[in-house]
Amino acid sequence: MSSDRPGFELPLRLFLGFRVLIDALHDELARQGHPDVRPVHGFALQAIGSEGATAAELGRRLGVSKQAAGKTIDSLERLGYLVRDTDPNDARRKVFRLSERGADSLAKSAAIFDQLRAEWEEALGADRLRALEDDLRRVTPADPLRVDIPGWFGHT
Amino acid sequence: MSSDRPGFELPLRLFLGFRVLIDALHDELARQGHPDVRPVHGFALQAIGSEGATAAELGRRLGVSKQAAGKTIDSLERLGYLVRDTDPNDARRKVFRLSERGADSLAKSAAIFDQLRAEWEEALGADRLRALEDDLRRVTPADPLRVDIPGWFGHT
DNA sequence: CTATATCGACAACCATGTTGTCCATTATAA
DNA sequence: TTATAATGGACAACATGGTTGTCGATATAG
Repeated sequence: MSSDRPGFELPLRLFLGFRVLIDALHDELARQGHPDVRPVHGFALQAIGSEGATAAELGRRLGVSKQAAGKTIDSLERLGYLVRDTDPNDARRKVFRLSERGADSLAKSAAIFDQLRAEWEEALGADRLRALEDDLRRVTPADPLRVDIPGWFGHT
Repeated sequence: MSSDRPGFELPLRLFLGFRVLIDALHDELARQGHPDVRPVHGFALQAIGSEGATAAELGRRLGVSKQAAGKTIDSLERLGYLVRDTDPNDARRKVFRLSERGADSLAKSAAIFDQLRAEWEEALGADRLRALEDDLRRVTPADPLRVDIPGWFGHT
């Protein structure tokens, strides 16, 4: 009893759904004063969070090399979303924390995502959307942040 | 009457779902004799299809520049998934068609995607999965192939 | 016949990954 | 306490996949 639906549409729709939300987020974010932040940056800022992180830590949280995380941190610092700090207990560590601007972008992102979800709720109905989220939870890994974002395309 | 669910989880789950399927596809594809094909390649092969395409055409189908499409075609040709042909009616055009190996990878991909969908059907139930697909169709653009895949991350 | 559009080829550049090496610093074990 | 190991950060070299811009060859429209 196999389905008549081709399997290739499922990944496409999942990706398009992601794309639609992320594009809408960044359009709105740009309108609200953050035109420079890119999806990679958003994930990094989220992963750094209020506690701050070193490049090596961020790399582990994101599932990329510490060098790659370091480059992301560099550009985020250049854009004014992070400020660097030192750890008095460990002279090796260079901790990066969200600047005010960084925290603002994160807060705005959260509000925009909530708004976008509300639009989907409008379109699909609250029950269906909840079911969709529940179903996706069942077929995806638990840890939501360690998404290995930047490496998923290309490469070995 | 807003939902208690945070909006940021939705894009994450959509992406993770995509990731899970694509990773599983390429694991299995590697096992079945295609260890070198990458997600980008899969989309390109799909877009080239049985009719073949030039670099400029592929670029339009995929929503990237003809130069970017040309690079993808180069690597696919190097890997033996495409063969080049000429157009007797237009000396400028260099048409690329699927090699036997290319067609084989596409056929295997389709079978694997069907299998993966069957596994989700097992996990979620046929009704729920159909509902999930229907709902995603309602919130995503119609044209499923022009996915602008490679450009969605980074860049302006 | 001439003007315009398109194709493919290059080059230069950017962003984001990767590995590998190296030194300074910290932690650990003998 | 001291030798060894692990960690953090910097830097270099490289791969991939995107971009724009230019340019000559070929087609097509007027």
